Amino acid sequence: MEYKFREIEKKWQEHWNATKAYKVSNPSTGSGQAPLKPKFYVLDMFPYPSGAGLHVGHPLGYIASDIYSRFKRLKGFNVLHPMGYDAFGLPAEQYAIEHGVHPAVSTEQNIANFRRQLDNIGFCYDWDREVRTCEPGYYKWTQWIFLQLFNSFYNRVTNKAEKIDGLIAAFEKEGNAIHPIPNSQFQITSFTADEWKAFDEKTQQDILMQYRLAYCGYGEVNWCEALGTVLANDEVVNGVSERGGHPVVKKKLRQWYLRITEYADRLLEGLERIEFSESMKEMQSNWIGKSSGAEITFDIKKPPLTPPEGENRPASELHRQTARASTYGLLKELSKELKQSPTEEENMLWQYLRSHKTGHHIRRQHIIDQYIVDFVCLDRRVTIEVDGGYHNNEEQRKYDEARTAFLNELGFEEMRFANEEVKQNTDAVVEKIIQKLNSKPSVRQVSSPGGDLEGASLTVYTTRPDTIFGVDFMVIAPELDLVDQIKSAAQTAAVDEYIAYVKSRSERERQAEKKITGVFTGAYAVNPFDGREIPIWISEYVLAGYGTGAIMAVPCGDERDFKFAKHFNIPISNIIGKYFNGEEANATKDAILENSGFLDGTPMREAAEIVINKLEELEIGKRKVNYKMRDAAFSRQRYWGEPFPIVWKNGIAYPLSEDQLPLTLPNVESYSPGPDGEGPLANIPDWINQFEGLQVPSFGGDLGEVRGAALETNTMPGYAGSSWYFLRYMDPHNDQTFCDRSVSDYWNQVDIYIGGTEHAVGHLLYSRMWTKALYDLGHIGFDEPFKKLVNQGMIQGSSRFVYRVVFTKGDINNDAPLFISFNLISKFLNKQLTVEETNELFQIIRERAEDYADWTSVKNKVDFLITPLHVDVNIVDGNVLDIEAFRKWRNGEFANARFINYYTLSDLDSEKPEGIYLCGSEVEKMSKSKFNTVNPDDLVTKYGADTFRMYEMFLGPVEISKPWDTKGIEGVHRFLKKLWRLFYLPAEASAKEGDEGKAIWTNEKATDAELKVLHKTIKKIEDDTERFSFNTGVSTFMIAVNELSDLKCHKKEILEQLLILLTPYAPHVSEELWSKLGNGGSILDAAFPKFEAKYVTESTKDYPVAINGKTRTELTLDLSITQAEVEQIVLNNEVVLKWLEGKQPKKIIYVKNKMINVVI
RNA sequence: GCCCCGGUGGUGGAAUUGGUAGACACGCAGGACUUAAAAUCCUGUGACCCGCAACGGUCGUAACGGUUCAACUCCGUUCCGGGGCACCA
Repeated sequence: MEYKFREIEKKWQEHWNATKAYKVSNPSTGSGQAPLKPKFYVLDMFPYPSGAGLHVGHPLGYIASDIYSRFKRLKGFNVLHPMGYDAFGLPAEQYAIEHGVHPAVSTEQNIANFRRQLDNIGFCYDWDREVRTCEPGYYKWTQWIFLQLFNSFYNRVTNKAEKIDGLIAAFEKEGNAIHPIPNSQFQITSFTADEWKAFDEKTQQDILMQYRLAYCGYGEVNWCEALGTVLANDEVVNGVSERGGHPVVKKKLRQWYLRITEYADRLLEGLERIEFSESMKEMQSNWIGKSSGAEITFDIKKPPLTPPEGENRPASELHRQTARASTYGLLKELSKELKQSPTEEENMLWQYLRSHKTGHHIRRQHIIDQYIVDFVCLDRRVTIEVDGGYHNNEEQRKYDEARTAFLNELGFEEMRFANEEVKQNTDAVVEKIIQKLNSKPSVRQVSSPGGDLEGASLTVYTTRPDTIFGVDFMVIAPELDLVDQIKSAAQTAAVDEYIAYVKSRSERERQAEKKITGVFTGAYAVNPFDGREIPIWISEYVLAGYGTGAIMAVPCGDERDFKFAKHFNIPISNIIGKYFNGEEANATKDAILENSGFLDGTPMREAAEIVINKLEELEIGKRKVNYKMRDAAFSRQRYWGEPFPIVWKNGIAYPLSEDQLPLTLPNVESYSPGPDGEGPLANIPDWINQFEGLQVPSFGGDLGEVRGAALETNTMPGYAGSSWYFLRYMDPHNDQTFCDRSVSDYWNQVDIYIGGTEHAVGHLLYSRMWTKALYDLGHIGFDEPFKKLVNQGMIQGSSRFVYRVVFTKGDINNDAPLFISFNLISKFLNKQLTVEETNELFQIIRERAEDYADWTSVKNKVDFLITPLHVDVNIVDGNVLDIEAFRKWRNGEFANARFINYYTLSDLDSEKPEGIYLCGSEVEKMSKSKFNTVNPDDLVTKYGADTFRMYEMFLGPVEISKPWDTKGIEGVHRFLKKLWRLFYLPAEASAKEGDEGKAIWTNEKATDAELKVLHKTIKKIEDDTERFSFNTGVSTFMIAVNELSDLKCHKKEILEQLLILLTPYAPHVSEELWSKLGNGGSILDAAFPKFEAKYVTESTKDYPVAINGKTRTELTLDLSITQAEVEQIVLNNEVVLKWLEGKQPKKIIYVKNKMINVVI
């Protein structure tokens, strides 16, 4: 009897379908048997049903999970293994725009095709649990969960999501003292209970919106005016739309967001409790991007009031506000010197004034315009002079007077003390100073934003506060408002020009730019510790959205800062001594600090802590933990997605109530966008206004009528439905709740989740957040959705190329394109052709060119190009092109093609055996456009589902990416045929029996050798399957069948057990032979064979005997043998004696059950 | 640039804990069966050397170095490939 896989597979698929063999019961609704079994949840990543259909890469993970599910079922688990569709999405909408087919229709068709292809492969999904995110019965609960998020806030005190009612109650009781507003930029920062109660509804709701887990805000999107739509980042190329090449600009649109940032720490912490691959965990933690450091506020020094206009100004003008820029460099050095060598009195006074001791921040030897004052409190506009000896002559007095007048003009009040006074009455002097300081208003309080620069400050975030003394410049994001405020007159033009340049660039270009660009603002920040003045630059590499939008640059310790400094000739100071070589930055943390003021001699690792403490003490900075992750944008201006259950009135968002769900998508006639960047739903007034006069719950729970209520016209993004689908599978038909708590308590977490790395940060992070929120709110009992994640590798395509000659000057034989074989191309490129061969090649090519007559020299050879073209891999055998098929390909586009190859250097149509066309090849992504897709349907038709399943697994480890090569599939198919022959004689050998081959299995007792093969196989299959090593599993089956064939074993006792082992991998043939052997019931529920060590234990072992680690011979020894006995035997061994050459071995190493090594 | 993962015959890959490198399969070569082909079966197949052969030897897991009785496996340096982040402070 033949192995008729087509009949067998069809028969059993129908049978399993009819008997509902894959139906899985929940404990409450089940037959009563289910709850007795332990549960196991195996999940495949939610597929989007694309129109392109499956290629061989797609089922890889599905086959792996199918094998694992069936394996667990045989091992006695109640296995949940569902499948469904992430059916909302952009491609269907795009298809609708282009072809006018409703997304629901095309999606339905795609699903049908997808399902047919899946069924072909024989998966064990419980299709009664299928879900589709686009069905109202499903998205009702997506909307419901959205409302849970909308009606919740993140309580930072309890560190979990809680109902917003609790927050409102807290506001009424104590204002927002305990729950400060998460968004520090919001116009209201703190309020009392009374203030809260006094706010009108709009204000209250605006405040609450700042807390909700799902909230509405404004965000920048890629807006394409020509298309009237918002584009994804990858739809924008070089600042224009990918489709059509229309300009794309940044536009602020109202958007919904999920406050995932509140979960940043828990998302990080959770990674430690789940089994994801290291690279996956790392991608997630990189995305979250937690860093700790400090926020430091630098005062900004006033820029020159007038631009420098040359150096030769009359001396009389020297006392005016001039020449400052030109003397600045000099003064800076002087200021430094004065600081380092203070007079005795200055130093005495400084000890009382420093470090905020007066309650005010005092600087010494500070430059104001072109003057250096001894001490200054910039905030209170007071300067303090200690009269030095050289201040006493006439000329000096005039200078001092002018200076006092000038400082007064700038708003400074000058205090002067004689040296004696300071020396003898220090306390009184200090007291006077403090009184004066306290009596003056703070500049910061009186200065209006955007006005006077004095008091303006710059806050940076740094992860390396220990390098504070190495700051040589600042870089701030060009789009910060501060830039306008601080730019100097001289730099205004340059700054504005640069900002215009930055605005013209897309986010992508800006970030991808390798070139160093930037402009000096003309302003300086002041290092709070040493008063050093630090130039402030703007550059596109600093993004406004991260940290404070400003960095302090430490060129000796940061490569990027170093390059920037070099590029713009900014002097670099070295605070890490020998660690910095002047050639490149060194980001070490091991250095002992130098040139670092009070930190000199401190190891860097300790310095950060000291600096942070100091900053906090001086109230000019604070410890800060920062995250790279932003809140997740949760709305799309599209049609094909879940509508938001939100109505707007007077700018207030009112949630629909639960009994108004699902809010269904209306049918639309056009998928084009609505006005003002709104989605297509904005075009349907009937739908938008359906809740006119809606009764909505307002604050105390009273119902209030909302007139003029208009529905939200955005829809939810793709990840809305996929963030919680694993829960719906547990209880897919429940119309009371999204998933009954008792059911989710039973099925609990997904035990094994299989899918590609492309979802590393999107889907996997969002669903983890949703799970945590649902957990916080008490809807489920676990806070991580996926216990273990297995990444499947990509199956890449192996593309084939033909090389066409294309003439730049025209081809006289354009209908008969010329193709050059790959062997000829490569020899030509590698200069391996002889002169004659080269000439012959060009002769052939040139004959075809239109102006051949003009071609008199070889120089003209550049007038043609050799263009590689993708050719369908299915008409190439290995690298050999099927020329006949190629002529028919693409409706005969190449019907008259001519081919030349190296061996013939002429038309391939010659009869020579070398007359074949060789294609080039390359491994690329599998894609229809590259003609390198292989359709699983074709392979299943040719070899059967069992062969296909096993071959996909045999290719290599599931998690490794590898190119597809159909060639090896024969080997797996042969294996199944060989297995079949353990049960049946081949048809020709049993011709007498007619078509039905002769069954040859027997009921004889199995021999020890046969049992050994079986149990060895049981052990290995069990281990390999458990650890997802399916490729070695398949090998093990091959070895077992080879060995049983050699033993001529046809014993039922053995074969039956083997079939059970094989069931997860090749269910159809296993079930067929199982039933042929006369077994009742399905093999799907057979008991997994029990491994018994007694059949495989051996009393002897063939030991490798190595001399100095190199194996030289083998010895069969008893396992119970002792070291002394081994030495005895080894030393008498002929081979060993030969190697010893009469010497004594130094040592003989004997590792039981492993090996023997003789050391000479 | 930084971080992670990987590199083994002509090919996919195996070697699970440091213990016989190359299991299993493809491909290739030779043979059997056949009028022939397909199918099936058998033999060989990392490279090199010696040799009639048996037997044997040398090298070999990207490169170099180290630890060890013993290294694909551990450590260091370098090169190459893939992925992630990308002037992210």
